[in-house]
Amino acid sequence: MDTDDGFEIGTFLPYLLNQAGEAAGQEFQRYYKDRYGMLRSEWRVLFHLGRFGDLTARQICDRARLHKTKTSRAVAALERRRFLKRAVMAQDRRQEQLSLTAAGQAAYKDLAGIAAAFDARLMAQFSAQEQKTLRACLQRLMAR
Amino acid sequence: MDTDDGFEIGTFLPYLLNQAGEAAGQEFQRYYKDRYGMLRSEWRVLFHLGRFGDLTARQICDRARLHKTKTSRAVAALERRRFLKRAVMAQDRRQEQLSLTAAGQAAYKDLAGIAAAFDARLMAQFSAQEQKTLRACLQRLMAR
DNA sequence: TCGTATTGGTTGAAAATGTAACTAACAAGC
DNA sequence: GCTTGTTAGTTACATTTTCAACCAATACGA
Repeated sequence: MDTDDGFEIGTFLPYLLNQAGEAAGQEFQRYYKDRYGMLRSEWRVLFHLGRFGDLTARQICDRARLHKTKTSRAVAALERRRFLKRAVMAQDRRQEQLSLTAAGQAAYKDLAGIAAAFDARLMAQFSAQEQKTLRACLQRLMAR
Repeated sequence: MDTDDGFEIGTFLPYLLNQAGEAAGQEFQRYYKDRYGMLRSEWRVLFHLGRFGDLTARQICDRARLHKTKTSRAVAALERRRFLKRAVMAQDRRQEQLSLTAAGQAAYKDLAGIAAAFDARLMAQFSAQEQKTLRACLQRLMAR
């Protein structure tokens, strides 16, 4: 049929981004889900804490671009599994300093290694120039 | 803190893809959601039918990479809002030919126009070379 | 210092999603 | 014909997500 009105779905950027992201995400999810029974939001919280050290929930929301209810529930789940602990902050008792336990650190190290390998494998299909451009474009799109 | 173990979250491809996709998707969702109360899966079904003409649910699943339950529900919703109609196919009565009503066509035309403009606006921030590379990379990632 | 607004975070209910089980129609083998 | 397997699509139920309301601590202003 092809009602050609100049709109091509196969090149519509939000569609491409979602499909590509879903494909990559789905594949990687195998690791944190099967090994640790984590949700994506939990994995995100875990690796932000692992990578950047102790943070408050609010800081994680901002950095990981995660909604506060999602963060709250992810933190609760990780706490239940003894991957992190909370400490109320003296200077402002609304906030809590979140930090990984030894088990949390171990899970982070494990998953971060897998993630690095996975990333390398994904990127291997592109030339150095393509990789650079791809990352730069995606980062610019995120920044909006 | 920066426990530098070679894993850099800011460049992890699945993360970048998801964030960029979410940002772009969120922004565009305004149109189909606010104007027509559609979900993303409904918008996808609508535009596949608008762009490629009549299809069966299965064909939409394959082309739009949508799970069959999501498709089933999206079709039901679009039917309730009188955007599409079904016709059982004579040669195989399990299948139904889905086609847009006049109202469905109108919604598609409206949204397709907005989508094209949105896409152009998103892409305008990149050079021609970057655009080509970005699309090519995303398409290759989708193909996995 | 009292009232009001703001912020960090949690919770409950409603909406959406994923999974698996299901029905109905067809197809193939006997 | 009858049995078995497969495919198109729906439905029920559990899990997640979203949205709005909420609580408690702090900040601000009169």
